[in-house]
Amino acid sequence: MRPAKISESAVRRLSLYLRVLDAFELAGKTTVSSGDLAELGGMTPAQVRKDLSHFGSFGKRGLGYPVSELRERVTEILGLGRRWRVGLVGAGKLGAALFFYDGFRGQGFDVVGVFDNDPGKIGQHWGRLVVEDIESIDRVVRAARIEMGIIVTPVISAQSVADLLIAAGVGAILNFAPTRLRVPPGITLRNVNLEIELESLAFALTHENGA
Amino acid sequence: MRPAKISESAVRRLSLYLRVLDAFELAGKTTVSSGDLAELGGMTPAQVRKDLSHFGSFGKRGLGYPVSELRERVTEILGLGRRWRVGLVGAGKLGAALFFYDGFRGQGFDVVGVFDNDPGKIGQHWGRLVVEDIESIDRVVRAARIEMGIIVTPVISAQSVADLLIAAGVGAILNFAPTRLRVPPGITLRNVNLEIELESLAFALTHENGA
DNA sequence: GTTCGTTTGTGATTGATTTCACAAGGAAAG
DNA sequence: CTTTCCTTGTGAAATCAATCACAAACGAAC
Repeated sequence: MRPAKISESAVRRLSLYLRVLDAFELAGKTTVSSGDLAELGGMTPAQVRKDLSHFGSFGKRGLGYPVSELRERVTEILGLGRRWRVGLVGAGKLGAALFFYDGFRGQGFDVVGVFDNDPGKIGQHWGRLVVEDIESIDRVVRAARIEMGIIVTPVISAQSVADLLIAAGVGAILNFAPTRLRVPPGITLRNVNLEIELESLAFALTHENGA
Repeated sequence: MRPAKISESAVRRLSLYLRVLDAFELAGKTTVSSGDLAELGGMTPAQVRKDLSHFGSFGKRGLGYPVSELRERVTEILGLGRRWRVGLVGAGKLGAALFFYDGFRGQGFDVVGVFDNDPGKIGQHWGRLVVEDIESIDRVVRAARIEMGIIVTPVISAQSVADLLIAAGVGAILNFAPTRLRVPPGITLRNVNLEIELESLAFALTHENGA
């Protein structure tokens, strides 16, 4: 039930299954086969079954998986059976876009702290929150029991912000700054690097056909 | 020189090498070893050498790689020796954040078309551009010879926008809508799904220690 | 010009992930 | 109750990616 080691990509597929299951539940289906899940999720039936089998056996042979129950189980596995408190560092345009995006709240993530080091931004009201000074990260993260950090600062500040968040007890960081952050063992780091994404498109277009 | 098949992850590492090389060039170094690149890029020396060897042999044994020349070669390999014309669909907060982000221009990507279907947004001036109706995608993409699309629309519109872009000749799409797009063979698709990133953090925090 | 220390390039190896293929389980029909 | 038709769960096999380890190449020193 608590498996040895699940690959990063398998975990990401679980998130996809969850969305497909939502769609099936909305459509009123009560059971789905691994083939159904694979079809809409864009992978193979065998992979769906293998992924799910790491966490137990939820399906009935000959019939498939019960939509509602599987959705609950995957939600639980992903750690989405509760709400998460998130701190957002960087109150620029991208920070604002993320803050006001509803999708996070819908999935259980509440941004309960916003930070910047620009005196022009500190003190601004964002929804019910006030933008705090980066200097206050330690205090606010502890007071609000913030568990995850999102870094949307320029490259130059990213590492020091990460250090501050970690010192204050944050255990996981989502980094949008296009730089490699160093974090101690035990801290989970994921990077979203938009430049790399575009560059990978450029590579694909350049090499797809002798062009 | 034109290798058979390069893994997606190897291409992404090339982007990282490019950034590390920039840093070394700025610092005035003329040569770097695979060890140096690995140190700052966060991978192993062997991997650096293997990645680079797919495209030729750029280094000198006993000495390392010439920074400036290697930077040029990697730039060329990634297809960044030219500028790319990009269309941005979705003029919401996230679209605006991406549009006004300087990093893309710096890497050779010019957003030369912005689209939305909200009458309140169509006609707005963004920098030198005017936000166009989604209905005009076909005309504008052809006229401006747009090569890549970035989709930052709600889920509901994402697939139809992708279809429009592809029909107009776009060969690569970067999709931010949290849904799976279907694209024909030959079209390159990359997804950035922020919900999945957060969920993978939640999974990590939930499973890291019996907590 | 020989030796020494360094670093590349790469075949071989190991490791991880995906796919295959099939036995076993279950529902349904007669 | 037996047969038929599906679909799961999972070892085995195949594919793909990362790491190892070492011969070959080069510069520097003397």
